[in-house]
Amino acid sequence: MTTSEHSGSESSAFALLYPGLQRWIWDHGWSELRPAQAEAAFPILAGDTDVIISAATAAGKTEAAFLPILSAVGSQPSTAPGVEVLYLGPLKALINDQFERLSTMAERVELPVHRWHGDVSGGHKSEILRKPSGLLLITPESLEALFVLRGSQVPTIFGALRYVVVDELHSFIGSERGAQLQSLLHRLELAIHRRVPRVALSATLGDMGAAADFLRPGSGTRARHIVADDEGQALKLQLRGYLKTELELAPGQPGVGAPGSPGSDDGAGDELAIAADLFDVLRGSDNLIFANSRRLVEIYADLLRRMAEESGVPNEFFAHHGSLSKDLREYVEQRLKDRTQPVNAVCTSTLEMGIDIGDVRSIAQIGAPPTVAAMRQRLGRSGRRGDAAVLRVYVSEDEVNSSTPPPDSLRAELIQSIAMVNLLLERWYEPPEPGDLHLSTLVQQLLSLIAQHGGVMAADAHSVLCAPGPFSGISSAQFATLLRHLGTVDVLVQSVDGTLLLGRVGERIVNHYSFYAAFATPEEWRLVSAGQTLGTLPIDFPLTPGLFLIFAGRRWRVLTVDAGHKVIDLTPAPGGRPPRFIGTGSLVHDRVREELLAVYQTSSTPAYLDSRAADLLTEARQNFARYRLNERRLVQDGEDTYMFLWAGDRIVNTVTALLGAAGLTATRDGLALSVAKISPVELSAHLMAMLATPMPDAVELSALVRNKVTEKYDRFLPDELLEVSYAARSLDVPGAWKALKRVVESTVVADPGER
DNA sequence: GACCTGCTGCGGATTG
Repeated sequence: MTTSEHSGSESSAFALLYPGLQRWIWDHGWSELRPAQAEAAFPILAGDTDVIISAATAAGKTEAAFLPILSAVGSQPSTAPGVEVLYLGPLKALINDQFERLSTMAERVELPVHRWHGDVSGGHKSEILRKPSGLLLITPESLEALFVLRGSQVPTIFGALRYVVVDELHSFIGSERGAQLQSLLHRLELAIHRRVPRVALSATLGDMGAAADFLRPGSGTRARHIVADDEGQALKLQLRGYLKTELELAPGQPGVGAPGSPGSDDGAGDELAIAADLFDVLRGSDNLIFANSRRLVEIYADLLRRMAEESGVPNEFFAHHGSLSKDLREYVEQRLKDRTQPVNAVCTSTLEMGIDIGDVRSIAQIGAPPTVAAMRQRLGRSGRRGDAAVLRVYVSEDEVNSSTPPPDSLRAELIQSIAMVNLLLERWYEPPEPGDLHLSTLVQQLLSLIAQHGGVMAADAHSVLCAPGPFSGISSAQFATLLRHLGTVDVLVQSVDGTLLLGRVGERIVNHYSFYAAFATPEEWRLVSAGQTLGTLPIDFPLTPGLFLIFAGRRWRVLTVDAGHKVIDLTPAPGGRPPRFIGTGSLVHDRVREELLAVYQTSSTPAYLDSRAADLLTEARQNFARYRLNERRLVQDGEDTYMFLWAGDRIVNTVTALLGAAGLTATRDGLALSVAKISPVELSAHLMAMLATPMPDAVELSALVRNKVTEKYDRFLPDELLEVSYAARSLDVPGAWKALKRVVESTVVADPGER
């Protein structure tokens, strides 16, 4: 990305830096600036443009931003009081880490550094408010609280603002929290009547144009984009296959069958075998082991700890996930920073991002990773400068025999892992899903705006938040509908002169500290059968009565859905094998499913598979051929029919809703949708008739979905807007239509006798 | 059947 104007830029950029920071660089033993640091220096010092600095690994992004920012601030000290540089970070732990790193840099330009988040004491906060200055590191939620509680002071606190820095930009894009961040940055510029250059630090993203447009909606094309190069980093990769029933510990390994040992009563054979390999390979160095759920994290951390005990060696394996106490998590983070004692953290996505825990030697991934982007992010945590990044993927699959149904015989998790590695090597990552209107966050920002100013005119609210602002997808008619509805549910009231004020319900919401976060903490649904509570579960696939659901290892049919009380009434469904789920907590993208199909259709075996994984792949391709999935997408299963869409989860969910609207019941089963009580020929005819009618409107389809309230303030949306919002966020009708066309175009053959 | 993130102000008890 270096252009001719910057040739020889390392030395000329260095010369532009503040002398105290040049000494800081020498003190750190750096001989020169890295290319991205040099390249970033010019536009940041000029201060007339937004800048995005991205890299897959650490790569000195923080320094690339702050060496020029602090130079600019240091060489032209502010005459007015107030914060000069505002840094926004997604995690408290990241802010604490950056606070230490940036303090040593900022003292060279005599700039005070402050941090502000939920764990910072009230005393420190009042001190900052008394004399706002220098560099302030804050979370979006704490900035929100400043707007709500000290709205009138915001122009003074930030009156001297010269730069805004957003760290880990990729973690905000596409989410409610991201919409909140955009709105806060916009409201900040309105409050001080100035545009302030934004500098964003980000991981590698699938769509850089979208990232720039996220950073400043509407003007993204003007942002300068700098890629910190990490092409030099090699990747060492292995994918290991396991069978779920096997017990294959080497003789003499701890934990084989002895009473009270890990092998005796708990831990399936494949889990023991995987744990044994992790124990052998990782003990003695720092590594991160990603499992896809808290349950699996606990299982593996426990197995590994017991293996250490049985071998009479100190335990180096610790669990790390969001349900553990702050103390336990910080202990593991501390051990990771301490290079004198090796430690292995078994974790969910908690250690995927941000916190500079120091380099780890390798990454283990148990099961298919949730997304290609997450896999890349995890990989970026390993490999010291110049060393290869090491990734070991462990995948278990069931044994298959002649009576195994198609969805279980295709080795979906293994093939998905291979597909994701292929895409990683192609440098493809999931782009943000378009279309979300973020109406929940619009409600939050509207209430916050009213609190900030003590009341606001409807037209002003619209022009601040919608017209050129972050919620530009909302028409003025929709905004008016929203305001009227918020009035009827006591969230807002309108005074005689037309000013919008908080209503009784609005006051209660805004005055509680939980208001400041834009994202919802997943709500659990209560599952009830015959008046008895079976348990609770967070559910985010579309629910309609008649749908099948798996819970506690049994198959149930949904009778009624009570969205208000989050209760689902179930009745036991006829037996048979419960469908399988290979989901990993986030929606699988279309591109991944297309690549998955391509893996079945090619014949080469990737070199990074171990022999068991290679065998499993061969077997999966044989089964794919046996069911003739190359030419057809409908396969008979007794009275039911499997439908293979080879499309992403958004499309699969939309097809489920479309079939539901047509009176059919479709249940996810591995890579297939199982459509109840219909033959392939009948289903094909059904689909053909459906496809001959006009494509249904996504909003009308969303009216049939019973659990549309998914984001925090969705419950205050009128049905009309809730349907629009759900349709934009969760449905892809054109995509589903195309996928169904491919289904009917594929050969339909009745196969009596074949399952 | 599934990951993570964040949060104010005050009162009162305890300790040095």
